[in-house]
Amino acid sequence: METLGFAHHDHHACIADGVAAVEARCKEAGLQFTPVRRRVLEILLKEHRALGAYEILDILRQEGLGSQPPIVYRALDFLVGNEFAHRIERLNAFIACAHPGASHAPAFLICRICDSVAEAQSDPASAALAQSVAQTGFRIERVMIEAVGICPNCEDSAAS
Amino acid sequence: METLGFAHHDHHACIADGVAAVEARCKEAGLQFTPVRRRVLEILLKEHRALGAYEILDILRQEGLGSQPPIVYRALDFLVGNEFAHRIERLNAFIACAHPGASHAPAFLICRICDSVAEAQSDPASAALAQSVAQTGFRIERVMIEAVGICPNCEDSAAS
DNA sequence: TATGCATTGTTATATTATATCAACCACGAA
DNA sequence: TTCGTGGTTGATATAATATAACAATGCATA
Repeated sequence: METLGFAHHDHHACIADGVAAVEARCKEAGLQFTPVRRRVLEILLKEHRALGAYEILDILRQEGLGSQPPIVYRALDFLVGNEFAHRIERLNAFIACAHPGASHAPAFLICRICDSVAEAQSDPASAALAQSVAQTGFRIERVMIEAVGICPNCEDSAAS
Repeated sequence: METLGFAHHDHHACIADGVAAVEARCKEAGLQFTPVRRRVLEILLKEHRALGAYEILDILRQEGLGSQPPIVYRALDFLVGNEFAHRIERLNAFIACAHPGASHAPAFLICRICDSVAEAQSDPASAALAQSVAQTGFRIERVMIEAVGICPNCEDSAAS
């Protein structure tokens, strides 16, 4: 499993594959992959960066796909609810899932320079938290892990 | 170190001690512990629950301590910036720090039934994340960990 | 065709947060 | 003491994020 979106890669394929994967999952699960939902996913896939709901809405507007907030929030609810996208709490923004279909509880790495966001494995960290909380009696259902820092690309730029 | 605020305890002392600790830290560091800042801290300490900025503002208003958003946001910036309080990203809300002065990177345990929030040790989890991210080249500066689940008290109530 | 259900369209409003500039106040230097 | 400086507060306005509520549409199918 690739954990980072920081590496250079074939980004066109990245979008096409992402849409195809979600389309397949929807067909499988009997979910409606409507034009608005597809377009919002495409918009998210185009960036390895979290987009605010209103940024997405602006694009939809230009394309005549809907002009009011509920349109985009409903599409995002669908995508996030089915794990085709994730909400980044820290940024009040959204990002396409890097591994649609794979059951996973990602941690997010947020670059504070270029705003890129990558998914990392959260399992070891979640397990460690579960361990340290175990005797308190709190029953953990979901863990949100978001790290802020500097991505390799920005690190390199700063060094040069 | 007590990791949870779920246990029964002398809550009056809890408030007094919290204020005293912060007062001492401010004196030490040459920070101004003004009436608004003190009052906001007291309001936060009165609950083991995250409060929204506007909930706090409503209380300040009733007391004539300020009536506009910037008042409360500035006080919160001060408290959070000096680690006397924490922002819970998941809730867009704030909570008094359970261990003012102690340098710490807490994880938060959020009960989805009663909305109580407790601080837990995040060090093991952060370390595990650092470990799993190490080879990617991302430099982590700060990790936010927030777990949603059910606190012991609500678990007991549900069981009975 | 009629019915039901998910989705989309539309209006309005709620909630959270910040920019900006003026007024005030504490404190140290002249 | 007076002045200047920096930090804090006061006040107005507005930005940014999100949801409630209900009507209209489209589509599957009984």
